[in-house]
Amino acid sequence: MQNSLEKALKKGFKEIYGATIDAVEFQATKKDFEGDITVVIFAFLRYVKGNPVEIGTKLGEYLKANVSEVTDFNVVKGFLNLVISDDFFLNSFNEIFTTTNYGFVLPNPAEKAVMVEYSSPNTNKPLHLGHIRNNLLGYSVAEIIKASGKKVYKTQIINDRGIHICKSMLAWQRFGHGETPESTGLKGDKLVGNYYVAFDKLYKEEISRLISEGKTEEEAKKQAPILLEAQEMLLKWEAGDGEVVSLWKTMNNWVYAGFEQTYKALGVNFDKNYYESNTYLLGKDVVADGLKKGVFYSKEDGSVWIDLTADGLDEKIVLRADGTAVYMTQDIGTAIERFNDFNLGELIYTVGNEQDYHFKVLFLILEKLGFVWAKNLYHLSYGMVDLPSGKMKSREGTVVDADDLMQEMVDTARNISQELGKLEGYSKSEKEVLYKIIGMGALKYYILKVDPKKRILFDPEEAVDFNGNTGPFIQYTYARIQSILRKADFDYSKVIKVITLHEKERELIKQLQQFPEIIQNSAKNHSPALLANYTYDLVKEYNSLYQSLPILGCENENEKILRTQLSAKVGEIIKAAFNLLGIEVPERM
RNA sequence: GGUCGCAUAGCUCAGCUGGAUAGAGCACCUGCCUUCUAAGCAGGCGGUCGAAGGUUCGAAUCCUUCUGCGAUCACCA
Repeated sequence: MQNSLEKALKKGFKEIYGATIDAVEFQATKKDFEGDITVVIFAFLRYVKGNPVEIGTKLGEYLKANVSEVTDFNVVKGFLNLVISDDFFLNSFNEIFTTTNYGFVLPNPAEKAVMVEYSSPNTNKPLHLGHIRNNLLGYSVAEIIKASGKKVYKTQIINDRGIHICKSMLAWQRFGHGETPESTGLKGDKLVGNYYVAFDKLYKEEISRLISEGKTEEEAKKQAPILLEAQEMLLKWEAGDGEVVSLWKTMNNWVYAGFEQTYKALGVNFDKNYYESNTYLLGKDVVADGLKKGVFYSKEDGSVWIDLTADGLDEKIVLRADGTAVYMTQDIGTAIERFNDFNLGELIYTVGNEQDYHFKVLFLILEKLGFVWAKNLYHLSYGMVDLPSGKMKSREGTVVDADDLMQEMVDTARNISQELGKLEGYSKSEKEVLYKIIGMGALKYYILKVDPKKRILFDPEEAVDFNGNTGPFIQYTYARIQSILRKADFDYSKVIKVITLHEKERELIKQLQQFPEIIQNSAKNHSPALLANYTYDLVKEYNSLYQSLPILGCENENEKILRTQLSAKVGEIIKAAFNLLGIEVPERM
């Protein structure tokens, strides 16, 4: 529609004013004004001087006379509002109704793929609330980009080695008495996490003992026997000590089994895992190479640095004096490895905004090293999840465990559903499946509807609220639509002709048409929030229509079919959109 | 102190590339269940878009300065 209007406008403008315009600015007409699409006349003042109202009126008359779909127009200030015929809406709706791809674009095999990294846990403790945001965001962005027409690889780098793992291992050796997930009935990640906590407790005790023996705090922190032992264990691991490596494997496998459960509950998945134990040596040769090229320089002690002061950043170490890799070294190496492993055009890192600086430096280093793809790296940075009581940091002991939180959401869904008592005829297990869909829908939607870069104040009370702009509200609308479709005992698949559309039906059709564009924008902005809020707006609009007009009880056969079709389509779009957000949708609730 | 991010209704958030009278939900008030699911709908109340300048026909949106909050500036990851 816009295209044909633009053409006509250009032609008309030339005929009336003799000037050539290169772009026309359109926008959806605001609800308080009559019309469907608006042309911004102000933009034309560049080409022709004059009164915007006058210009708008002339162009409006021209369009009404020359474009059959334009049935009327009005001009307010510098805005030309055009009324589009019902026929056009009906035709375009018939078109939407019969397409089944919802605006999803299939990937072009010739185009390069996008890799999305997210989750990337440490294997010494369970996942927490912060990981939930990370996982939901990463997964959803990956799905949205996929729907926008690109091949996507989802990945995570598992931080499976290092001093923190050794701490858990050591504590297990010391206090574990051979406990396993099987013997304790604990999830593997929980069990290992408990030993990490046990280590920390002992470590703190030793520190205060040393301080009471006259050491300074700094000395005590470095000399605590348990810490020295952990460091020794790390050296043994690096040397490939059989016993240590075997324990390391065993305990990591417990953790993986635990993570697997959490990921499954969250509904996320990965196409490929990278393990730090395989990648922590990467990047060193690249540093050596960069040293030769003069990108890096070395200090007297042998450590290697990059000077980024010219770019407004600091100096940054890329290799320790003892020749071992730091975080940055590894990230340089893994980025290169990934571009070698896959035919990538873009790499997205889903990592919290406390690492903004790190990624800025990383991307800059890769660019200086001459990798052309460095400009296609993107840090999907998101804000911290705060609790009303304060910051969420594991050290402060205020962590919200991911599994516990999910369970709480499901429990709440169960309580509310039972109160409402709408699920007669459902078996116990069917109900449990439903509670999970609703509880997880509430959690996911609550987190994804917020702009990623903003902090989230996670108020458990509000997250479990199922009214208003929430996942369950949207799921509920979907369920109601399914109920209507079940009861529709007529063929509603036929094409409708000539009918007067209700104002709200036009609105709804316009909104449905936007879906493909929303997917593209969400993908472009790396933001599921756009999609989430769009879905909510759609549902609001639909509910409003649904309330004021009968659907199945409609007298006019054509109207009845149209309204049923509209309902069906809204349902399909909800399902498609929620699918991209990783949220399931119930047939009944 | 340097750098980055955020600031919109009492609270939680939308507001896509600058556009018309800034929108939802929660909370508070008023109505609506014998009719397709009331986890709903309609309406009311509530805003100098952190502050001040600037650019523009037009600024919540762009630029500058300031204020407040957060993050970061490790031979940790």
